Amino acid sequence: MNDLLFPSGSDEVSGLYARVLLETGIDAPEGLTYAVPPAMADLAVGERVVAPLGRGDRPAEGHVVEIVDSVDFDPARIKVLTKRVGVRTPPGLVRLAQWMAAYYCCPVGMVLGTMVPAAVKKGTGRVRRRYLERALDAEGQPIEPTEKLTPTASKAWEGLLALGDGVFPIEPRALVDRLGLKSIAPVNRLIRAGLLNEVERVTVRAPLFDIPLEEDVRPTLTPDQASAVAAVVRDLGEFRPHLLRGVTGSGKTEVYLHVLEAVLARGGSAVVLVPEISLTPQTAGRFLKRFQRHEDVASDQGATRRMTDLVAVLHSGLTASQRHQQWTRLATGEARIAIGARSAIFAPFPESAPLGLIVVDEEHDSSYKQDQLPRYHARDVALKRGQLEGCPVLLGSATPSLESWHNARRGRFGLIELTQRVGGGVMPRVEVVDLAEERRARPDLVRMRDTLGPRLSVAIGRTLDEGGQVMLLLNRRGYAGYIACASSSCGWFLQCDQCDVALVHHRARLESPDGRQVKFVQCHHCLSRQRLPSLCPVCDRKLMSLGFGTQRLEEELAGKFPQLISGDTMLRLDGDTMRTARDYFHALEAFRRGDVRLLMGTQMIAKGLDFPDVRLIGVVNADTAIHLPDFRAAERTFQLVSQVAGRAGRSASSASARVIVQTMNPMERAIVCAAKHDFVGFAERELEGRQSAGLPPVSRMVRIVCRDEDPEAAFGRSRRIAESLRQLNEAHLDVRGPMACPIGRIAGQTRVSVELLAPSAGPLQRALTTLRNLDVARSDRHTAIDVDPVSLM
DNA sequence: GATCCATGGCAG
DNA sequence: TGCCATGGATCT
Repeated sequence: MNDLLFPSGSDEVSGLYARVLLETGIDAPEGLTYAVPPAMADLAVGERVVAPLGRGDRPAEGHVVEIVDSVDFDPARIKVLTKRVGVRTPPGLVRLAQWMAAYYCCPVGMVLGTMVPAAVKKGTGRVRRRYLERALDAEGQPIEPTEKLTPTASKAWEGLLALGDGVFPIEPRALVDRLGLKSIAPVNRLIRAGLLNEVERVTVRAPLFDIPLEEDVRPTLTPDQASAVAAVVRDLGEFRPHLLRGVTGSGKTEVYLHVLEAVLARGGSAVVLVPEISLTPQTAGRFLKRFQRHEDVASDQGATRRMTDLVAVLHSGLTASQRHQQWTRLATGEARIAIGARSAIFAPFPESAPLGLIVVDEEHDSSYKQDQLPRYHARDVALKRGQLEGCPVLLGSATPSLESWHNARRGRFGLIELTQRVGGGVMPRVEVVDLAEERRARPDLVRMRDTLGPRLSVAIGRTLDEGGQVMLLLNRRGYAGYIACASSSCGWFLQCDQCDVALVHHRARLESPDGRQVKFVQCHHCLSRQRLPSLCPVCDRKLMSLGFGTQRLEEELAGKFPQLISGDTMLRLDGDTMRTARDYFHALEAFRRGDVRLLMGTQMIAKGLDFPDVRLIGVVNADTAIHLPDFRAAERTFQLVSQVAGRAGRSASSASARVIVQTMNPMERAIVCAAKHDFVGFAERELEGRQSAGLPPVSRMVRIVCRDEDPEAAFGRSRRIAESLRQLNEAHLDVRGPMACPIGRIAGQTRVSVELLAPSAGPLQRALTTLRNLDVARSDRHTAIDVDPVSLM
């Protein structure tokens, strides 16, 4: 209508201004003010727009966060918005972005930018369809012709009235056919006369993706599960965090499913977060199947019965158009449950189906923390979103993070525990094998270069002979840990020339002209590769490979067990063999079918996978993470060993499954407790240690890392930051550093860190805000501000 | 984050 | 003098 009253070219202005947060690094929390052109007078908060920026008025995309009718900025300098693009971000998400920007110390526009998937912004797969509707006047009555129509248009109009209002909306071509017209001209005339409106219906086309629908067995809930469900359902409609600690196999997923049903019954929507790697087609299929609905749909052919499902899946294996489609299904309310990894916490829901629950499965998983800007933690963002939108947040894990455990113990989270496995399964007995002791006792059986001790070797052989399946965990990629000179007096070892780390020895085919097997080394931090030198460059002696990775384990297994054929009956799952999500899904499917007898790999194999026929689980080296200079090293080790051990004996048929953990540190608490399935014992002792060291979760931490090619510049910047922090004189603020990072140089950049600790988040937030206002510490190329850091390397 | 612009080192 | 690399300010 506006277009008709104010034809294009009019100088009229809307008198409205929009505050826009551009998706660039501009750190202006209030946004920039732009004039709203008349054609966009109905612009709403949350819409994405294109605005002219800078001298060349280059187009920049951003979100509208406020509509105002006056400006506090030189009106002469205000520019006019170019156009609107894409979809509208719900107000709840805009508020969430504002909180994230303040909390994680990064530009708001950038946060809003990451909330909308790139495929949605680009509109991949979008198809526009034009439909026609009868134009309505201000009172909502159909408009009648006021001027004389041409004969053909008049005839078309009468035919149209005869068809009745039931035909609308209709595509122009279809209308031409229904009216029996020879051309589209009369219809166009009716449009120009203002009798018909063109409306655009936008849909997203995408290839179907093949998610197998699991047989939906709806088990009766155990009393524990039922009370867990009741505890969360009781709180629906208000913000309340719950920690669900359930041992592996205790049926946490069934609890989620039941609470989700209650949420849907109340007309709400929900988010289910899972670690990226564990969102397999099987997991997704279980949710899809449970929430599939038969719907009666009105269509041109009359009422038809159509299957729809209320679940939208968001994971890295989707194509751009599929992701766009899934996202759109959520935004329109067609789907009401979003299941996906980290970024699914930003799933949009319409007002008609408000967010009613957030589930964070495997809440301890470190993949919930984004290691690039904005450095958010999806679990913590979930808690904030739950608070803003007033719904329960259910955090589930067999081995909760100490952060969540601490919160549960303090009464800030409700604590729900499932201590029994469903179906009477028992927790597997875990055998801890002292590798050093084994080597001393049976030197005849163990060659030093072997990674498998006699106990594990024998168990593998026996399990394979008996037709059982084996899973082996070795948390290191590549062939060997590092390359060193064989001479004990030399001490040379191969280092990356850009990073202060040993290069990891990989054995693979490089694209050499002859296609031969060429040995190469790769840096796991800057990904640079170089050929393996044949002799020590210092003393010309032979080189040896120390430490072992998954590649070498594969070689050893193939040598010891001829029945295992790499890539056929034995599969290696690590970052090198699993390039895409599809590779990974195929590998798991082959193992599930039983074609693969032995599955080995990095922690990829430990994540929430459930294979009933696994008789033996081996942790080849439980110590890979234990001595890292990171205060969470023990916690990680405990989680990893527990998660792997929990894979065993999950069904009655595999009650005899064995778990063997090889370690050089059999007395280490993380390993002892994991072997006894004693989370509480581990967590309590670990918390005591954190308490006395003043470390998270008893305190809160912010870490500021300065990077620079020039080491002095990195240290200088860090020193200035540390000094300004100390000058703040903020009580209870503990400033540590500057200190070199554990990996002091990556990709040629020296890295220096300053750590900030405080008993609560308050002083840290105040300190960061002051620093930000003083312009001492802003996230840029040289400075990374990490709030609640997960990795300290 | 991208861009413009002032600054300054330096080859010629 | 002219060239380019670098840092800083600015973006409505």
